[in-house]
Amino acid sequence: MDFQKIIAVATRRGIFQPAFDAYGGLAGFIDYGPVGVKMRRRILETWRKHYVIDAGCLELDGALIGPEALFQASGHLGEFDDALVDCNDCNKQFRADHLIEGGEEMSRKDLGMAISKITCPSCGSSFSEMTSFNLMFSTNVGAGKGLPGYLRPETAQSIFLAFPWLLRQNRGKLPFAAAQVGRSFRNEISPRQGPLRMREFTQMEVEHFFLPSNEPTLPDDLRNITITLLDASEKETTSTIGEAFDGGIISSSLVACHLARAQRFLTTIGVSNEKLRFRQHGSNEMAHYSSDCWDGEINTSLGWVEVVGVAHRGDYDLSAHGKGSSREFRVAVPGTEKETEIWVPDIGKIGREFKGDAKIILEAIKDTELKPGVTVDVNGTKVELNSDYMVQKTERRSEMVYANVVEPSFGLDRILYCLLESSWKGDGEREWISLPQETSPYDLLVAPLMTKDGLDDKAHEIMKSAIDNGVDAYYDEAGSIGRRYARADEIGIFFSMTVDHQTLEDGTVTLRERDSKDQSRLSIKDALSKVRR
RNA sequence: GCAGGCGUGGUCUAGUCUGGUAUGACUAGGGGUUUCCAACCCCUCAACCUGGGUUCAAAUCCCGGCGCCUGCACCA
Repeated sequence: MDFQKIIAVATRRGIFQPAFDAYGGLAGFIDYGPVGVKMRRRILETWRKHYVIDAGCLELDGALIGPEALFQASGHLGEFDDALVDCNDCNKQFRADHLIEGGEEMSRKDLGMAISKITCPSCGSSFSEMTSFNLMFSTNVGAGKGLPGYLRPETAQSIFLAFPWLLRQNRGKLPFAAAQVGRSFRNEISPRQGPLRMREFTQMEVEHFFLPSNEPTLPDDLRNITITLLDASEKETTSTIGEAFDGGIISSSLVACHLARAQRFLTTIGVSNEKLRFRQHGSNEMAHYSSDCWDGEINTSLGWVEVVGVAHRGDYDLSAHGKGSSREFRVAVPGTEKETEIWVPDIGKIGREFKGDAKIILEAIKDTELKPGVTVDVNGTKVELNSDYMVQKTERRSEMVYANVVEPSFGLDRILYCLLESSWKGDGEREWISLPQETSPYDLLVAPLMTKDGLDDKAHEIMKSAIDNGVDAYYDEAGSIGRRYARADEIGIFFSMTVDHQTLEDGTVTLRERDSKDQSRLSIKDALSKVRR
């Protein structure tokens, strides 16, 4: 199964196609069709079941466009706005800060000066003017010039910003996790390979917040999950998560926990174990915010494709927003409440005594640790404040810290593509997508053996009762029965129900199972309850 | 963004060198026949990526754009 073939099937069977095709297409954007939407929805439902229902994540649906200040704080605007230069002769393009030693720390102006003094390492010619490129799409919010805004480049920031709010929803308790499914946008320089590298894509992300002093442990039901790990030293091991954690291959229990969950989720939707591995980033590959990162990768005809990243982001994001915004993003560490005696100024007394100078005095002692006997300089004269001018108070304070976060981040579009490829089966006679019932786009194909003798009427009747019973069924009466099975197989429908003459006599139907082609005869009721997910 | 290759019905493709109103198959739709794994027969829908140029005439030759593939760069 190769890339071209998957693309052809996707177009033919209504899974996805390039967007804006009628106008020549636009690289990095695709449309999902009737079957693709259903497949995506089923993958999503399973993900929600694993993360929102089972793992108890608080779900968020954040806004897509954000203000400049947000991305200033998150680092997306400043640090990842790359300065690019082109060689005037050979047209090769370089990142300016990579050409100059220490370029990462230089200002744009200095970088430009430095670049003008050097020549192309490839051919020795001079460089063009420096241009900047940011991977975020920008827009304007509001009328006229408006305010600068950006489409979010990752769903994560919505969760980080909502952290104080979500923490209150969790009644102030850590650890907790938040989940979000939504679109993100990156103006990729060179999007390729259809759904694998897009400018608009869907992420399914979890941010699991915890205090470093109280990191969630690896629960027993996750310990026994088998996983293949390729660590930073390129050593590959297949073992249980418990063994890998105990053996020190995974250093964080929460990272281990999320590797296990990712493994369990991906195999549930139909990715085979042999095609799945988790690869640890080396230190040079690691993003600046991350202290440990594992990519879940699926082996395809295009090589290993990253479909999920599990990253330990430390407190990078929360502290960035804590500093960048006016809000408190820290939490009080339970059990660290301390009583301290502090002195606070008696403002009334100081005001009465010093009149106009009171303002200068209060300004001077603001933000300092107040003690009886401090001296303040008031227009050149030293004034000593004794205990008459202050009162002693008992203050209770906890230690304030930023929560740490472990983030599993899934790419839905990539998962769908890899799933199509990895579950593609062929035996020389027919080709089919061997999706598990969980992610098959329909629960059931309903087909009358032929469209006469009332078989089609009966089939319609069964179709209606299927829908009434919550079975998502697809009706097909066109062509030979074999042709209809083939059509159903190609989009991975798990069961096919055929209505024949015996159905009219005794109310039974044949139920065919996609992978084995085995048929059994059941009552309509039994058949429907069997195919319901 | 650079370099190379490519762009013909829904899909796969012939035709492009050598300019003359587009081939075939599959799929899909209608009809017939048959009825449990893409059977058969008849019919139908449906395409030269786009804009310009050369020419009496362009799918074909030339130039630009867009898209796809491969390599390089990029991918937080």
